[in-house]
Amino acid sequence: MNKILVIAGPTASGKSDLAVELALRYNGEIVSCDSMQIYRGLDVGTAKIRPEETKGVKHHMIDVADPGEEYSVWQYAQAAKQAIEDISSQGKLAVIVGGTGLYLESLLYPLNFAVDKDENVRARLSKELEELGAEALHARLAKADPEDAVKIHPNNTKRLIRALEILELTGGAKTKTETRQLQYDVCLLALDVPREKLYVRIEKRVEHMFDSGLEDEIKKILSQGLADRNSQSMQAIGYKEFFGYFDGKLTLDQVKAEIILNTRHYAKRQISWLRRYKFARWINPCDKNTICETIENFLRG
RNA sequence: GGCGCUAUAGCCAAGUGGUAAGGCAAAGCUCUGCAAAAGCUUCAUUCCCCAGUUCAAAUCUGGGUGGCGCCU
Repeated sequence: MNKILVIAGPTASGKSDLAVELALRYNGEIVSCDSMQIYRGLDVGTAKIRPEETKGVKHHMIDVADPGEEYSVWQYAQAAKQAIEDISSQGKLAVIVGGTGLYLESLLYPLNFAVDKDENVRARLSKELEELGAEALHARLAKADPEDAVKIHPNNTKRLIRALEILELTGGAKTKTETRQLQYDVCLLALDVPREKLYVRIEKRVEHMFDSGLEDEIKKILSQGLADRNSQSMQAIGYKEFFGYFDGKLTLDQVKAEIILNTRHYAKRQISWLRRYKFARWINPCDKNTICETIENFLRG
């Protein structure tokens, strides 16, 4: 099993800089694990690392899609695993960096989807949802796959529909297809920053984005037709909030406040997600000694 | 100084005699094809203070204190 180092943590915890430092020290290359830095042109709003900040360390899985494209975990997992493969085969260390929980999950564990998504089935199911109501559809799921139904709340329509989609296309229960078996020898460092401190950093980061041309970046993407408001990329925090301002419904200050708030919520969810990995080592990003010791033990072991 | 209005959670706020709605924030959580998404849970033994009326008061009465407005 290949060894990988994962630097995870909520947004604004200092992952990127630390990762570059560690990659330099341990002969590594970086594999980004971020659902929005995937997109070309989304730079300041995603706090994407700037070329001069990479210090020559190669970064994979950044700028691999156009802002108008849809991109999915599946595509991510395929490409990222290939990158890890390449890095390892050169005798280098793959350093996974990022905050998108599901993307990380797709690297750590096999992602074996039962079936391809099917837009037609989806469209029909969401129509049924409107007509029959969530309770009815949830009851249908509960009958066929009780185990899965317990995990999905009726109000969570997105996931309810996907579960029914799988059910229809395969005739089998979704839970049967899932396996959880670590695919790499992994050292997972989760950056632990006190909540108060993290929130201050988020605020500063957003301020900085505004000063660095965030508004222009979005206008440019939209005006050049690279993406529209409904694009997946434009649902990112730091982007979608601007629409209200463009429509004259919000002031710039309100947009900023909303971005800060959404980012805070996001950070909470990221922390929640990471806590699921019981083997994660929560570590103070400033504590370089412990970090290096942990990594060296891991590489030796 | 006089008159009127007002006081409910960190914030906004409903409730006008029957045992404290809701929203925001906060905290915790779930997660296998949109995941920076979507969803779930928790959060006032108590309504500014004191006294009174009543079987029963956030709700009524009197007084005090703070805020807002108007008048002199």
